[in-house]
Amino acid sequence: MKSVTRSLRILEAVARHQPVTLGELTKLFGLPKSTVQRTLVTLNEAGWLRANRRDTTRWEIGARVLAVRPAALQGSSLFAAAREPMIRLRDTVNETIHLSVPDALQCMVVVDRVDCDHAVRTFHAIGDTSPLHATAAGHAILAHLPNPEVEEFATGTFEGYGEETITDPEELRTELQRVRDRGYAVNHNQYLQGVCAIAAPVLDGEGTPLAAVAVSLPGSRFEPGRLPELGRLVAETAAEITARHLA
Amino acid sequence: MKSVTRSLRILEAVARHQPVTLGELTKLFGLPKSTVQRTLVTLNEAGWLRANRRDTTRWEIGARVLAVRPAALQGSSLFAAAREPMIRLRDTVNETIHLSVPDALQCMVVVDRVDCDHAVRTFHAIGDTSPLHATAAGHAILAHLPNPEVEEFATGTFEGYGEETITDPEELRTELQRVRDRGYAVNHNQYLQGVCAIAAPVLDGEGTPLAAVAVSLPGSRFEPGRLPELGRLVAETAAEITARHLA
DNA sequence: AACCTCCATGCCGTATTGTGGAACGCCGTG
DNA sequence: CACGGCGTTCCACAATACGGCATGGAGGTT
Repeated sequence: MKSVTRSLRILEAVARHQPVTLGELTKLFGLPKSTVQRTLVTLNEAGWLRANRRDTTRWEIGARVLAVRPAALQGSSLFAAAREPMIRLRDTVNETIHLSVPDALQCMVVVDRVDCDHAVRTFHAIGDTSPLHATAAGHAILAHLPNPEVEEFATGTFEGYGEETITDPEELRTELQRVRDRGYAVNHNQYLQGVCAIAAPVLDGEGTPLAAVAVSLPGSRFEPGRLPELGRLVAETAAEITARHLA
Repeated sequence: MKSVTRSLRILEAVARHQPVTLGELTKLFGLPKSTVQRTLVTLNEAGWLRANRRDTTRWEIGARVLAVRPAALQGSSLFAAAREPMIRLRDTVNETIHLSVPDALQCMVVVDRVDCDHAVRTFHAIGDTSPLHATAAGHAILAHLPNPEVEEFATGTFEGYGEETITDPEELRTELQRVRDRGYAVNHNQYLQGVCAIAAPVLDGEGTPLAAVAVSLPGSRFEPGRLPELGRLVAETAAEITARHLA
């Protein structure tokens, strides 16, 4: 359904560029004005878009989209359960904390973020995605998945992003075992150069992983000696979120 | 654009009923199976929907929508600015705190929530909507809007939800003046019976209201004597969020 | 086991629906 | 005052989505 696909792409474009004008969108997509215009009006009528209050020729996202929450958030209860432990972790380590969920084992999606106050920090926006095989959050999820699912995942090919990226299925399996042993996953330059992350999984009542909490910091600030302590703190935070979520 | 409108309604239905089957959706809308099916497949390809991992005949919301979510929160900076003051307010009063934004002066949408730990609490999920004229959050917004906009709003008719609901425009105007004088809005049984709320607005640099912070508690726990103190705390929290948001 | 029901999926002729070029009207500018 | 940029509206065309029907499994019942 062409018009539907296009509408959603326009919706996403509005989200990224808001508040945005019709003209800017037509340039962005190279579509006729009338087509984009009709789409915007339709999205507006549905409540997903609205005109900016100051400049009514500019469009922005309506609050309606908040009612549509991914199942991965367990209807926002996961979100709510994670918030305070994440803030506490940030206060303890003063580094940026992320909460990510797997999207159909395709990629990890950043769901929530608590910033540190260093001048130099890592930045991942809410909604950003990253590959499962090359991030700490992804490893934390994979390590706690039932074996058949991991095997199915390991049949795919793994894109490399640098020297550190694990592209060999066998190597990934041993790394996942290490993650299980330690209780947390570590990523240093596997995906984004200069970024280091330590992650642990949030589980549901049956032990399947729902999400991962991660501390993310610039490699320049990472001291290997702090790793065991950071890992322990992240794992504790994840465990606390798991517990709160079940309650 | 019929198909777009329908797709969005289906998307919302999936969000409300997820994980949901094709059959359930067709019954819900009274549409032919193939129509709904095609829509689901399209939404899935766009990444907004996905099949449930356990039961692949059930559909749920995909994580893609999160990319659009922050935009609904004024570029998420408001959201980030509000979070910690809200938690502090909750810690002080031990009641549930809500952050709501107006949706095109149609309704208030709950954007964020921090729970208290009482066994009896009010409950409004993130994404829930409520009428502007019958809630404390709505009054907090309306009270700080430029007069012409309020007048335009006051031309509509106000649905009543109980004896306390303000349905008369003139009465609303005097109530809004009272809100301005006090610095906070109060709602007792205007919308939902047995629920009491105290709210204050978060403003942008030019004084237009962006959102409202509210303390929400069961009427049974509300002591009129505490009102001035609660009102002061809510107003202070809102002011702090305003300040953080500008910084 | 054989039957039956429910459900998701694929197909295809039809006409409904969305398409996009063009013309219009409104501002702000040179 | 004329021009250029922009959002909005119109309309004939045909591409597109519609929905009835048929197919193929998966589960449950007798």
